[in-house]
Amino acid sequence: MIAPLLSRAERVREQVLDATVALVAEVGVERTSIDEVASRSGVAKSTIYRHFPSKQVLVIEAVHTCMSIPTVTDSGSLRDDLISCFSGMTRATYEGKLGSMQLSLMDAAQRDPELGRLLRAQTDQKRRFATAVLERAVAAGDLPADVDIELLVTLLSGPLVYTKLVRLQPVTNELIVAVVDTVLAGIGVRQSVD
Amino acid sequence: MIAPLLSRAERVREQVLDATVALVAEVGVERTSIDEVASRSGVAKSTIYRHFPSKQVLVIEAVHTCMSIPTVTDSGSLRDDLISCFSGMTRATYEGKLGSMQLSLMDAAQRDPELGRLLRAQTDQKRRFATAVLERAVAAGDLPADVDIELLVTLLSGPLVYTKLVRLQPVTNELIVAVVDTVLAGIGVRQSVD
DNA sequence: AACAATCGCTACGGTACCGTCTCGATTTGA
DNA sequence: TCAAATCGAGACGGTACCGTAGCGATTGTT
Repeated sequence: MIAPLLSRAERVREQVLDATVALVAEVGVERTSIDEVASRSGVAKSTIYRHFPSKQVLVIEAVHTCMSIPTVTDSGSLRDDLISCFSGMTRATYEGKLGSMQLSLMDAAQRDPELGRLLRAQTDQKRRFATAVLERAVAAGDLPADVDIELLVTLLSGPLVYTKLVRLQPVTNELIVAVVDTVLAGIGVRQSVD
Repeated sequence: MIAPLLSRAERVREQVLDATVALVAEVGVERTSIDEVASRSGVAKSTIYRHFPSKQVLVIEAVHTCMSIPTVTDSGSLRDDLISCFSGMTRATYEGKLGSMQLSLMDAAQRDPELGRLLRAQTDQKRRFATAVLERAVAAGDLPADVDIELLVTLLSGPLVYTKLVRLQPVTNELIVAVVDTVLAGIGVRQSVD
């Protein structure tokens, strides 16, 4: 064999983590078993335990591999930046496997402090992205200085989370636009009408 | 013994359901076991199975006992009615044991169609309450006839759900007021300013 | 007081899972 | 090429859970 792109150890790790992600997305954290991960990944259970000390750690590392960092745009238009911001965060959070894992992770996080910290960090980071966009608008004079940014982020994020997790419906771009426009109008931001 | 308010069978049922609710609220649906329910309720496991055919049914009936129906006020003020409506629904949904069960139930509902139907009915009912308030406002001319009521309900419910389930923070009355006021302002409803 | 229904207690078979271990086979790197 | 590291396969003890069954004790009814 010549020049493998990944060492065997790396290949094994990846296979195990992939299978774990798929399984958690399918049956949730609680019903995910190491035996099933072994069976699906084609990696022996003993080998899994050579790479990960416990199921808890395995799940957390698997979740880690799904998390991506959205980018923040600066178009000069608050409306466009907010739409872009929440569109990106929705894709990163609620599409793909991570989206299917979300509810189970949130539930498990109630009883697993480590997982709780991970999700809280995820949430806080997303809020910081939106906060940054809004603070930039305040600095630019597009928003009044006394606006409650914390509240604004909740007003913008909430309807999207609710649509995905409670109503189990897709978060469309139309919804994001409607939410952004209504909330901006609610705090008195004049908008260019087509 | 004289004139028991409840027959023994009713007393047993109640004890079992109460213990189930408490246990689900503490450890979630998945980790709730019949043995533990028996131990906590003081009812023998065999007796539990005489009343409920399976754990799934027991959990669903236990959840049922927690669900209360909020009332709808008609004060003539759209703002006040919305605040009252969402305040009541928040109390009914996110306070007490049902609040602690919520995330675990939502997760379990992904893989238990029966539980899924129950939660969906719960969600739909709450949306209908808010929809009724909004439709009344349209009829009274307080809202434009072409307003998207579905979207409005999502805009109002979302931030509250998000605050409770994602941020794990209490849904205060101040938050509800701020959400209602901002959303109403967003669709161009003039408000009396104090 | 007597009888039927219901209960508590306990044990059971069956299953599933965790995390460990052994051992023979395979791979890697020097 | 050859030794060391890593792997797959599978068995293991231990635990927890489900749902059932047997049986003596309690209850409520008549």
